[in-house]
Amino acid sequence: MENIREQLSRLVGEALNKASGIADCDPNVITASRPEFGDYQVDGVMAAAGRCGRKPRELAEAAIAGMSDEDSLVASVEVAGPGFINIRLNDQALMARGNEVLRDPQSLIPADSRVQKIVVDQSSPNLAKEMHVGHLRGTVIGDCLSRVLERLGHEVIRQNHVGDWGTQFGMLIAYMRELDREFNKSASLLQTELEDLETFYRAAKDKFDSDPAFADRARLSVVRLQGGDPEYLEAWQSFIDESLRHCQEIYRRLDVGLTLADLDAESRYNDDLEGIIRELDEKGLLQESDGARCVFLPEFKGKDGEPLPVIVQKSDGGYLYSTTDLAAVKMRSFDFEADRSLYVVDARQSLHFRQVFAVAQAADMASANISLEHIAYGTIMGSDGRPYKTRSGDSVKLADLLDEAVARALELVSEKNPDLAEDERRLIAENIGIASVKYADLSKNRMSDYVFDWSTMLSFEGNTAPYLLYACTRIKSLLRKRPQESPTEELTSLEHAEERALLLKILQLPEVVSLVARECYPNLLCNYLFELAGVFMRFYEACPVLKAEPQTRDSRLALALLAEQALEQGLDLLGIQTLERM
RNA sequence: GCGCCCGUAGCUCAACCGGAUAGAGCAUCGGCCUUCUAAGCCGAGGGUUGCAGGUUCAAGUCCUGCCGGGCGCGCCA
Repeated sequence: MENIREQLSRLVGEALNKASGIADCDPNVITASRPEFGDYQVDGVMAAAGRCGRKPRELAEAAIAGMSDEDSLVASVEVAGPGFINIRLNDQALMARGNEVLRDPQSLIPADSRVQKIVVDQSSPNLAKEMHVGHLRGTVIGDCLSRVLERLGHEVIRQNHVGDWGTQFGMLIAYMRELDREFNKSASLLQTELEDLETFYRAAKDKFDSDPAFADRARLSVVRLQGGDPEYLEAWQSFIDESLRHCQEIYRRLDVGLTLADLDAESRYNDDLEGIIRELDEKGLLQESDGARCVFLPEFKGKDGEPLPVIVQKSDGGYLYSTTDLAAVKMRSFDFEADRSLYVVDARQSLHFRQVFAVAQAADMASANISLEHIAYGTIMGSDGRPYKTRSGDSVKLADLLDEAVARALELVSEKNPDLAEDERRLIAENIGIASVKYADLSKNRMSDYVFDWSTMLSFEGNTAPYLLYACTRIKSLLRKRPQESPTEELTSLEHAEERALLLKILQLPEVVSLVARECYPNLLCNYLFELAGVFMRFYEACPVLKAEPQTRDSRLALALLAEQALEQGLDLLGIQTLERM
């Protein structure tokens, strides 16, 4: 089923095409900016009038006269201002849509008419270290976008492009050998050393920076590793396995859908890199500069207007991030045959991606119709305006961050609802704590930096996860008290403005979801859900449900059921699960 | 120096790819619980959208130039 906006766009668009004589008018239908303008407004008439040289209001009248409305969706239309068309929808049509959703909740968000194959590159931690705050956004935003696209019926290929290769692993292996000169340490002892990967990494790094002889051994280790020495490969694998266990534990806690099957590790491309260089050379794109092999493209200029290189092979023969990414573009284009490839990666890498995409296109490593999109996000800042760090200046481990969120949530739940059993409070706190962190992130415009602030995200007021979860528990509590004899609820009336406003808002969920799928801004969905929760709260305050006359009561229960569906399905797309009580 | 992003209420953020009178939340002040969870609802104050031009019926949104901030720019990822 088309959503309301799509249907109106089609109806008005066709009428506008006919009236203007222009085949491809954009009616530009949006939800009304003010209640007195009705439910939806048409903003595209003025532009169309400009194109065909007619007076906007006159064209608007002509379009209205020629509008067909097979489903009687529209109750009234009027021309307003310089040439807007204000549309008010028919209550019966709204209720019919609502009742359809009651019969089939999944129909609230229908599948896209055009199914695509979409790669979503997400999370992508460096396996040499533990996951830290820097990985939160790419993990959570990537998961949300994957859920949204999957829900619309697209074939989503999640790719976790973990860093599992390169110089730091030489360093780790060399340091492990310091602790256990010939790899003789028992497996369990090694295990304990690796459990705190972060500490291990820092110790190795310190030694690397302070001890030149060790640094040489580290570099040598990289050579042995890349040369395929079985002993070194085994040591490397032990790091990778341990690190992946850490990641999976974080993903499980975050309720993020990434699994080992989604791994797209850098090392996957080891055997392809030589071929990438050869291919660039055959295309005449390769140049040598100071011993490194580079691609120079005219659209990229560096200092003083000099050409800016994309280095694809170091002077020592080693390959780089760019080379691996080119190989990945190729695989996504021609093996996966993806329609879109989304890279949910820090905004600081935008130049890198512009270059990689441009080189891939110049070298025909990207198929002609794949859409390569860098879904960039900003940095999480501390209250000092610097990137979020611990007081001592270290990066904050994601595991610690989640622990603290849950601890703070437990404190608040215990304070607000001391009667609940401790077990239940703990479960609720786990849910709320994690949800708060995720929601605080998803609800911000992904492009901008934001300040990480416990008190606002867990304040349980305003545009936060707790507010939304609370709205859900109110609905669920209401539904639990439904009279036993109540038949299958159905919408039968919309007497109060609050009822109508709630139903309309619920039916707009699919419009927002398709917008998020296109633009990749999860905060649009958060804004919508916050508004939806607000509309529900107002309905809840204004319209008694259980005490109303049976017919009104059942109609309002139907509305509550729909609100529950919209909130639950919307939150699920954010990766947040609802609670029965809190 | 060049490039990308950003500048909106005291604070944190919106504004559906140019639309009508720029919206929320926090904070402040004032109302609403013998009635479905008050983690809530209602109301008030608070703005020259960094500055100056330009494009047009219409600009927070697009263009140009300044001011201020963040990030990036040849062998890390």
